[in-house]
Amino acid sequence: MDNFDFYKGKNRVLLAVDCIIFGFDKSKIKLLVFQRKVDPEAGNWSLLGRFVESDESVINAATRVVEESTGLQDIYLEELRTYGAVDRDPGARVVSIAHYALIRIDESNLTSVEAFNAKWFDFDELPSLIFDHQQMVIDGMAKLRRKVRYRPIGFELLPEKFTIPQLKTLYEAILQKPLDRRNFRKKILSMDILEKLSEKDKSTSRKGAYLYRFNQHNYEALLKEGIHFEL
Amino acid sequence: MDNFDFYKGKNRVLLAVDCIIFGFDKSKIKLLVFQRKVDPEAGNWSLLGRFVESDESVINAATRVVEESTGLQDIYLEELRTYGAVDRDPGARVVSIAHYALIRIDESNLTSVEAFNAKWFDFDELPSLIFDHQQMVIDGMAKLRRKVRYRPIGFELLPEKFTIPQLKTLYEAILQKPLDRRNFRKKILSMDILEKLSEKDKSTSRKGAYLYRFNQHNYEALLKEGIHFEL
DNA sequence: TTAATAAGTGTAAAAATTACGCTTATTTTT
DNA sequence: AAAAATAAGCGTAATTTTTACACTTATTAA
Repeated sequence: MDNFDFYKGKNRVLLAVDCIIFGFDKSKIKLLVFQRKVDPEAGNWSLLGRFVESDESVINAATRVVEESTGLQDIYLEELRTYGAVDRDPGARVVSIAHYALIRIDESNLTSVEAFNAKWFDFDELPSLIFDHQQMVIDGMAKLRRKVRYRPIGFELLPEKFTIPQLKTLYEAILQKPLDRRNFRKKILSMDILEKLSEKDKSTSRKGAYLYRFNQHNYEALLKEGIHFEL
Repeated sequence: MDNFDFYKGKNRVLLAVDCIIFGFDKSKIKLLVFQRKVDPEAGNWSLLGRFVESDESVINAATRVVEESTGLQDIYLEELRTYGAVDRDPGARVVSIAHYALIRIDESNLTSVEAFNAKWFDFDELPSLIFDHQQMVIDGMAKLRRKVRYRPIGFELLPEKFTIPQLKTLYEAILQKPLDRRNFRKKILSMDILEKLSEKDKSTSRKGAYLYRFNQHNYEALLKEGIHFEL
């Protein structure tokens, strides 16, 4: 396996990926966690994870975790950071590379909930998690909170068609502060990355709110100009 | 070693850390790279790296790389990201967690240059590097460029005492664009994180420029107020 | 003594952000 | 059928931040 002498006898570790799977429902940020089936800590709440195989890249391993546990494909997924303390897992030396994913809950068939003993929790009502998973969640949320301000990733948490008030509610949930309705609209529309549809969503008001769609093409054009999304 | 059945028979990988070591000299961003001694790619330019041992944390491994190669301690060091493609290293399956370090070149005794065949290169005159190290450097620079705008990490590249024009030159080198002398000064001073000394540095002008020192204490007070460094 | 020059200070114009009031479309209630 | 209620949508004035740019100062070399 090692083709050169230099690598002979070097230490190897178990390398895992753990995924912080974010969702958004109505007005709350949610997290998908599951009940661990194996020891140590069998029965306790944990992030979804697995070991990295020898024939798969790290990002692929994470992708598979998300796909297998949600049944969804083409999910927004990004590396968070490495958790590499020696004793983080009492079972063995395991280094874990945490990733976070953003899911459209409504699209999600419930593969995960049934097959994996998984459950969506409100972000601020999470049960305590095993090992350093609590810290991963805190760090993941901090990253999301930061990144959402300079990259248009919030859309990944909404259905394909969404209203501006809905988008505002999402941002309020992530940033944990109220935003001005009128200024928010002005700002987001001024970027010209939303495509207005003729349909309205009437579920939250009598008047109804127009539906919009994120315009990836316009966004990329914007990036090329050097101008970029900033909320 | 594995205390639980679940871990038995799971795949293990060689886990490495590679360090992008940034420096700053006069008006240029520099990178410390070295000539690899072992196969594959012996003789070619490479980032400093090593394998993570079973009894050290990942961040510790990176710290040791930097300490051993520069002879310096208490260096600013941060994880960049994981490089985990299956074939990134032709010698074996090696997953590498890249880190970047910011060092004050002037303090550096030349341990590295002598003991490690290391050499400082201007950032834009780097030789080509082995494996995916080129990409690590690009990503590291992108991260530095972004982070330097919202965290006061630039100071790590300057001597303890520095002038405002010096600081401006550093920012210009990192951000790769000219900054207005007067506005830069105004902005940085308004944050109240620099301590003015009575000494002047006369090396670059007849008049001389006052020396300043970064005030960690004031910075932390600022963070607590929720206000934060933004350039 | 004077010329030269980087360092340092101030101020006006432009742009972005914030605060907030009024109108509109629609449904439910009277 | 009219009126009340309400989220959605639109505009504008006040404030703050950013940008652009001119002048003065301290010092050394000529």
